Amino acid sequence: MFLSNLDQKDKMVRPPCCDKLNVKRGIWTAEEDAKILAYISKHGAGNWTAVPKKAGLRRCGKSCRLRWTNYLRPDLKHDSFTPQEEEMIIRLHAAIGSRWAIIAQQLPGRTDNDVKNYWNTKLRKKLSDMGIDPVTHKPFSQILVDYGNIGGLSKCGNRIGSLNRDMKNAFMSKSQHLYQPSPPPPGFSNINSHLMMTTTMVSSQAESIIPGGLLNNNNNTSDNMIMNSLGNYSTNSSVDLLAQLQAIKLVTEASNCADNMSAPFYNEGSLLLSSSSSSSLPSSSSSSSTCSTAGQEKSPLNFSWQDFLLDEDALLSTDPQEQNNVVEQSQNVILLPSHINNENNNTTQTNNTFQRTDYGAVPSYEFPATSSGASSFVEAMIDRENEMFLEFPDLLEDPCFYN
DNA sequence: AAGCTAGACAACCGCGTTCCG
DNA sequence: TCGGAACGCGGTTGTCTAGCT
Repeated sequence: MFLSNLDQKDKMVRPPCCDKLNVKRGIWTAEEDAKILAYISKHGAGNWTAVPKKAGLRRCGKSCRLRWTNYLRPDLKHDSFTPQEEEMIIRLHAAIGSRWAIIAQQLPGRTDNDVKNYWNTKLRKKLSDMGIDPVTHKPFSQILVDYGNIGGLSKCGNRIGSLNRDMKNAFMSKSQHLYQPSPPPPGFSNINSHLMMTTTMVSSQAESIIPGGLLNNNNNTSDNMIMNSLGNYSTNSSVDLLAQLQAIKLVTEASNCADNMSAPFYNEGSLLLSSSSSSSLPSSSSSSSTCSTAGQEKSPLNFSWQDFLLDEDALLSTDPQEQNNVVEQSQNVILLPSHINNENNNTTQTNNTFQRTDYGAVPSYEFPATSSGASSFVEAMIDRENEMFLEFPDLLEDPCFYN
């Protein structure tokens, strides 16, 4: 008697809690649901390895946890996503990528699995149909321009794969929408051009925040170098945390602005993550005062990718004098230099239903330096993070960052 | 009616992180 | 400090169903 492939795999890779051959798999029955509900209502959630045995289930503990968190939890919504949720997902995805757990935490009653499935089945296609690459959140035509500027595809990593697929879909299905979302595609109502702009704007802004996205749309090789050198920042450094917080702030802020203003938040160029008097991040509770533009608030401590590049290049330098200069410069550089404006950004069509010229004018992100005058970039980052947690103490309680 | 296909969503898997003895 | 267990997350697969041919 041969074991099926599944059973063989089970024996080899299943964790200790699930390595029993008689563990049941597949769709849960109402009876099983009732058992797990009864158990959790009595004992509470937790210690999942013990749950199956105590609840009388022939299931893996991991499977029980998944069933509870994704389906049985009483606080879950089971109705379809609202347009507001949809827009929030798109914005957050543009800002932080496929961090489904974080995105789901911004949507009460939704799980990461819900959001992920909804994205994969609905939103990806919608964006593609609108001529937007759902990974980079940039119009395909813009990406083509970018690739031309970059002069190759090698730096684009795995995004190119989805680009190929999604761009193909877009071309095949609704090529007429490419970059010209008028009339709106099916399924998108009057928020479409707003959304389309939103997704590209947030994307471009977020890429200023989170190095590691598709290279920005400029042909500045120095920028390319810095983007490459920082490409892994988003994985495990404090930049990641800070950047995500800022990105979420940005998106939340954008939502507030969009809700409160008749004009979209990207009105007149760029939305800034600007510093109000003492804080580097706008308070989401005071959206009207924080939806500022470059012309309204200008920090004296601006910097750009180029500024940062100088630092990084010099840090790599073997010249001690140059390195000293870098240390001096870095005292004011915390993060996230602005998008470099580039005339290439302005090469986009001028007859679009929405004006792309402001896209090229985007992102002059400005972040103030820390007050502590840290002597290195890393120290500055840590100081900045500490300051931010002082400003937003509730973040320390947020399980999505410290779970 | 049968077969095929695509969409929706539930569930699983592998891996990294955290917890705890 | 270390190692194993537990947990959490993102990617992927499996299953069901509706619509079409």
